Amino acid sequence: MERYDAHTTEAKWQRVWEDADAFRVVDALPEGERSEKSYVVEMWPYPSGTLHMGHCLVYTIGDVITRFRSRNGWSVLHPIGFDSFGLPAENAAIREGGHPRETTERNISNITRSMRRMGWALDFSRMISAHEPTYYKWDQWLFLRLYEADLAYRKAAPVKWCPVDQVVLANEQVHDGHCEYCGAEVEAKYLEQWFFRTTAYAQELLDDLDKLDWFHKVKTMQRNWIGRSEGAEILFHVDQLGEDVSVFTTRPDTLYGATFFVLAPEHPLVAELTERSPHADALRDYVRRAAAKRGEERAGAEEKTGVFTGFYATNPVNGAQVPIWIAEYVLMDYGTGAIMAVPAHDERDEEFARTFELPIVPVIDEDDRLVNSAQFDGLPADDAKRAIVDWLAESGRAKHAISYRLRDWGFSRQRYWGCPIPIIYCEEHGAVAVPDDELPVVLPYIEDFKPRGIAPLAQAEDWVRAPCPTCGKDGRREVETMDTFVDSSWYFLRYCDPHNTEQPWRRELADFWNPVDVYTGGVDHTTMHMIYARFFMKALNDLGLIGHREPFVQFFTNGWVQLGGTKMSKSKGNVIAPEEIIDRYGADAVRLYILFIGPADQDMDWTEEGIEGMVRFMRRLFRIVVDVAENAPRGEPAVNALSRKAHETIARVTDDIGRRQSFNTAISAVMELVNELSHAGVSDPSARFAAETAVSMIQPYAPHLAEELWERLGHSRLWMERWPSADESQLARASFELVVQVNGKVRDRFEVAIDTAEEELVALAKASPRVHAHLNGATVRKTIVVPHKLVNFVV
RNA sequence: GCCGAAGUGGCGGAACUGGUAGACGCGCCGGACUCAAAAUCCGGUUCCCGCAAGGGAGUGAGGGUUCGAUUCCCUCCUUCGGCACCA
Repeated sequence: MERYDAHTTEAKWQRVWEDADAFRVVDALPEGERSEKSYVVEMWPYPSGTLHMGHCLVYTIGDVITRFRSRNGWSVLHPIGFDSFGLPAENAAIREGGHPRETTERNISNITRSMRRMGWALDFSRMISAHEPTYYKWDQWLFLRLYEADLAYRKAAPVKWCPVDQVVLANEQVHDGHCEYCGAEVEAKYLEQWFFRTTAYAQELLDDLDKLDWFHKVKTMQRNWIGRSEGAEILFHVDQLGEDVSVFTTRPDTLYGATFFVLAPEHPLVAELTERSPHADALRDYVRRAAAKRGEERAGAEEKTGVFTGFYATNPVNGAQVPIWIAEYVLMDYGTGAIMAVPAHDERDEEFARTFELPIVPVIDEDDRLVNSAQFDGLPADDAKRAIVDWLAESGRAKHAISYRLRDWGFSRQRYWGCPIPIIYCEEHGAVAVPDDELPVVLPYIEDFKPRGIAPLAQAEDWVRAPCPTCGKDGRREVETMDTFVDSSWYFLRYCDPHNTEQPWRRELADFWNPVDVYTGGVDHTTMHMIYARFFMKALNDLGLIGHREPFVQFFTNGWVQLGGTKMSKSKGNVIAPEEIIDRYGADAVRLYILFIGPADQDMDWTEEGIEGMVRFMRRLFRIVVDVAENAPRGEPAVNALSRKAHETIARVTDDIGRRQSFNTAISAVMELVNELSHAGVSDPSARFAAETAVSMIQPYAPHLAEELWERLGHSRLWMERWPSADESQLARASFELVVQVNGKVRDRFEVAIDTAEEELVALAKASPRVHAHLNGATVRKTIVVPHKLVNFVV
């Protein structure tokens, strides 16, 4: 008996597909011939190391969708590329030893070879990589458009600075506030850095989530990340300075309970206060130490700390003079960097008040009504929020305001392996954009690229020196590179026109394919990449560069592949290398099993026994189909149990892949059909139909095996074969199993003709001896009949 | 602390709209083939009582709605994920 040989079969069909250029997508079809488009994208991988199981899962999900949609008449674009710039690739180079360019390109070619072995229907003719000048030229071009539109800007932002080594330190290089290299106390230094104005779209990013077909949990994560809070901005006057200071609060109803006032150590007013304060030395010391701490250190502090400034602010509702403190528990980058402290109704303020023995005045009672609040006493807190702000607004002391947790995206990196920011600094003209016709600004080849604290590009003196585009005098290039998330914010647009040397993309192509219909990737990219890409799409739409405002209609988040209950990782040593599994069992087995373990959006545990079970299924399918091909009669299949099962399978698999995206149950459905076919034997033409159906339905998962069997059944090119549809008339059953319950408990079940009238069903049910025993002569109070399902007697 | 998701056999999971809980697979048990093994095939497999027929219990716990609840509602427990000194 011939046994299925995965290796020769897979190689054979991969060659056939390649020769036929099967997965190249033509997008220049004339108007009338255009079929409905579908754009299927999986997150492009970092080219670090080799292909891993996580990749197998993501790209197989996308591949099943691609092959299914393609056979259903869609024109499907399913491209691939590499996120080859940035920290992951650079760290891989440091780990693997070598220059990032070499390690990156070696990894890309290895991973690409593995991808071809997996049989994924990817259009390799469109392959792009972020580190190629032909790609990052357009990063630079897009940056310049955003810069012109004031959506990219420079501002001073705090970095960790070692005063001894005179370098910027990464967060990880700071230990307990001290420099990793020399041990000196780290300071905060304000350096000019690049930002994208993501906050300009905060509200739209929030609102448009409603339009997207994303998992609930993913939308929730983005909502929390954007973190919209409704409240008010209120002005407190500082008489001694003659200045107003604004605070943001969500609880204006508690204004009468504000007994002190706190500024973040980074607040712009702090410098002036310090200068004029009687406690100047203490203030300076406190601010310096707070600045050196990492955010987590400040957040993790066990006790509240702070220093009194000696100044007072006027509470606008009652004229009370409240002391102004500086404390690190107030953050500069949320709200206004200053708060009114209401210790009676805020835990943090209360803790602070108790530490420094400041007064605590309750202004809301147990019934949620105001007390100690002058004319607002008795008002419900919710009403008071509005009333107090409206009242203060009359004198210009308050306004309703909304605050977001979302911050502008700081995208400059002091690393080597990234896209150069096309800016030249001129003494006279400041930051000047490199003209479009001088793009790309090519990343110079540097031997010593490892992070040192100063940007590695600064060493490339020849490269750094460049004439100012405005005046031609000596200038210096920006030496920081772009965050790799810039590359991934628009790559799905580049796929649509990947070889264009004149533009990042042609509008009609990008508008035709976009938005991405199904985007697959890890949840871990929800709050960064997925926000940035959405921001880019909105900004590019406002700039007239693209016709859409949302990049991803559907976002399918895949689970983690685990081994023994924990996520596979090299450091834990619990990694299964896909290449080895392919060597042993073939790619189809991996593809089938990874989707059969469980729902693809949930974490799954890989087992050796599991994949062996899948291999058994494939061998069984092969054997029975070969038997059918050789022995089953041809002709019109009888309408029998087997042919009906085949039609049911078509209906289920179509629904499972097409609508529910329940990839594991679709495989189960095919297994059921194969089981039934095995039992039914090959004597009837319906066996041929059942076999063809099983092969056709398993094709999106196991394309090599399916193609081979399709050929043996006397056909060709299954990948182009129209996806079948179930024949409704063949799905109709002549009878059904009637379930009879007494008081909701199943007491009997038997076959009944489909058209049996309700009264007759009841009569048949009552006649059953088993039911009779349970009715036990009692009076039937109620009889429920569910057509084609059951009869329930209530006694 | 806030927000979200999930708890079903020995294991992964299925049950889509309130209607037969446990599909499909793994594992295990028994059998066939074989000198034997592997491979393959056949049968069984939620738990408890029973030789069996059959009966009882059962979807994290407790309550509710309903003729009927894994599914809807309330309370609680556990696990996982996100955010977190966000005013």
